[in-house]
This record gives sequence, C-alpha cells and structure tokens, in this order.
Amino acid sequence: MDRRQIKTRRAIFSAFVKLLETKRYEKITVQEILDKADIGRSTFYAHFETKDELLKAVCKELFGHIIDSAMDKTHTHGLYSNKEAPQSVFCHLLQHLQENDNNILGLLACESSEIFLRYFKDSLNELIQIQFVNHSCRDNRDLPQDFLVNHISGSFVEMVLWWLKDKGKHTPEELDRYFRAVIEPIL
Amino acid sequence: MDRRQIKTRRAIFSAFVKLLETKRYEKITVQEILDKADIGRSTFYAHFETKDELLKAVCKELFGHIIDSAMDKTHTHGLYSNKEAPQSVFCHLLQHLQENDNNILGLLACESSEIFLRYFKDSLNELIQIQFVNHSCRDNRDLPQDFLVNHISGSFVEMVLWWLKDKGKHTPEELDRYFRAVIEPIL
DNA sequence: CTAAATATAGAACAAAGTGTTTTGTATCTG
DNA sequence: CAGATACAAAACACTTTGTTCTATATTTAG
Repeated sequence: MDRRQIKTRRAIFSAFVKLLETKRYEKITVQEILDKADIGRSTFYAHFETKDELLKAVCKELFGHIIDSAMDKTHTHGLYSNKEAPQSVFCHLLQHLQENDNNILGLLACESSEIFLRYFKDSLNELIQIQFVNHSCRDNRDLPQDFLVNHISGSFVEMVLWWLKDKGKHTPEELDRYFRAVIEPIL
Repeated sequence: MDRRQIKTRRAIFSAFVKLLETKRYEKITVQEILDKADIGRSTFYAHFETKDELLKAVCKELFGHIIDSAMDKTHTHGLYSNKEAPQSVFCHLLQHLQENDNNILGLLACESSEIFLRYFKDSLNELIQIQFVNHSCRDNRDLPQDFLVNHISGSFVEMVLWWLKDKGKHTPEELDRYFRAVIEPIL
C-alpha cells in the first residue's frame, strides 16, 4: 500500500476522532474533517464515499482487535473465570478497553457514544451467542435463550456506559465483580 | 390556545412521526416535514427553532404520560408486585406501551430507536432511583446503589429493544416474568 | 358584528454543505 | 528514469437551512 494513502487515511481518522470528542457525529461536516486533517476535498472522497462509510471503517478498525482477542479467549476458556483462566472475558474486555493506544474509551464516552456502544454490543452479542450454543448453559427457568444472551450483552454495555459517566472511578476488576454479582445468580 | 396553532402542531408531529418510520432522524429534512405536513416554511420555524427542538417536544409529549403514570403507581405500590398491586411497574409499563393511541412502539422500533430508548431510559432511571432512596433496598453484596439502579433501568430498556426486534411475539406478562427472573435474584 | 391581533402561505434570500469533475503537481514504485 | 498513482485546488450544480418580507386568512375580544 502506498505511503501517501496510509498517511492521509491516518490523518482523516485522527481528525475525525478528535472532532467526535467535541461534537455529535451528525453535526460534524466533511468540511471540518478536511480542514482538521488538512487534506483536499477530492482526496477525502477518493478514500470514503460518505461520512457514514468513514464511521464504519473507524468502528471496524477500533473494535476489531478487542473483539477478536475476546473471541479467542472465550473459545479456549469460556466466558467466565475458572482454574486455568482466573479472569472472566468481561474483565479481560474492560482491561483491554482501558489500555487503549488509540482512544477507544474516549469514543465510548463521547456525545455519540450510542453509535459505538451499539456496534460494540452487536459484536458482544455474537460472541455470547456462540458460547451459549457451544456450552448449552442450563436454562432452568425456561427463559428464551436469546433473551438471556441479549440480557447479558445489554447489561454489560449499560455498565460500561455507567462506568464512563464518572470517568473510571472504578477499576476493571471492581466492575467485573459487580457484573458477576448481577449475572451469575441467573445462570 | 389558538385552534390554528394546535392544528399545525398536530400536522407537524404527525408528519414527523410518519417520516421517522421510514428513515433515520438525521436523514429527515425540514423540507420533507413541510411537504408531508403541508405547511409553509415560516410556519414551521414559528413553532420550532430547529429539528432537534421538534424531537424533544415529541419525546416529552409521548413519554410524559407513560412515565407519570408509572411514577404514580410506584409511589403508592412500589416497583414490584405485592398483595394490593399484583402487577409490577414493569408489566404496567409494557402494557401501557402496547396500548398506545399514538404510535409509541413504532418509534421505539424505528431506525432511530436509540434516541427514544435513551430518553425512555433516563426517565426510568430517575423513577427507580427515587424508589431506591425511599425504600432503601438491602444491598448485601455492597454494590454501588447507582450501579444497581442503572443495571435495572438499562436491562429493562435492552429487553424492550429485544422485544421489538421480532415484533411483539411475546406478551407484556411473559416479558415481565423474564425480567423478574433476572432481576429479583439480585435484590 | 366589527376590529385588532395573530397565524399562516408563499416567495425570495444568503449562507453553508455536498458530491463531482477537471487540471496540474508531487510522490511513489518498478 | 519513466509511468503510474495520489494528491491539491478550484469550480460546479445542487440541496438544505434559517431568516425576512408581504399578503391573506382566521381567531378572539370588545
């Protein structure tokens, strides 16, 4: 890949993410991205058809690694903690979110957080779904399985949202304890 | 209030809600609202400063009654079912959502559902918060109270979202049972 | 019923944004 | 070095926005 392409792509991403921290996604104009990234109009449209496409690309790039990593862990050790793996996937995810080189938490806490949380939740939902099918958790109160899957992924995302409201006063380990306290009783 | 004002306000609301069922909020233009409501441009801006103000007004009007009604019920009977009130507030809410004269479920299931769900959740969060403070539920695992409040309101909203995905295959009573099954064990 | 107040329609407007196209220049790759 | 490719810059038609007029219709108060 051409160095120039990589450079401008990075410039666009960077400018876009910075803007997302100051105002809502819908209010950001292509023009502002051009100014901040210091690139030409035609260049932008050579890379992305629309602003929505840019958003998708950012989501994919940012959450790709995190979800893949969680998927690997889940596949070998399951969702919850056990002897071989003392940490749950949820704790793993929270730590991973915090250790970001790129500013993922910034995006999840920004004014357009719903967009990213929704993307995050969909990925998470898939992960838990697979795990439920593989390990076929007992379902003693005959609740629909996809209700349970949705409840777990949904609650997790809502917790992250709560976490970010007062800027990480809690550690990933604490949050993991809270989450297990409200989820494990129903499994 | 002038009949003309009421008439145009209704026309705007109606057109706006209909449009929301066909496309995302951000993609709807004021022009489209004008055309559908069959009113003049200046008339619209005499009623609402921006499209965002219109959105707020619609939220307020639609969720106002539902939340007020739930708030009353909670105040006299508490959140959960008991001898005097055999139905939980949650069941009450779900039934109320379904019996809508105006099309609330339509909005909660539309492409811009996050907007309305977020508004709904904030109202709900307040309601549960008040109830927790009044009845000071036991908290035996020393979880932060606002974490629990957030978990309950968040889970409820996520359940509604799940419910709407396959268009009300479940009754409010069934959903209430599911919800109690995942919430009561932690209280 | 009349008159004053007010809500609306319609048109015109500047400003800002969108997405495309063209031309010339700079930078890569082989 | 030479051809290919990415870029900047400008111009473009087009859409949307929010404001400001004037004229007309409707309501409410006296």
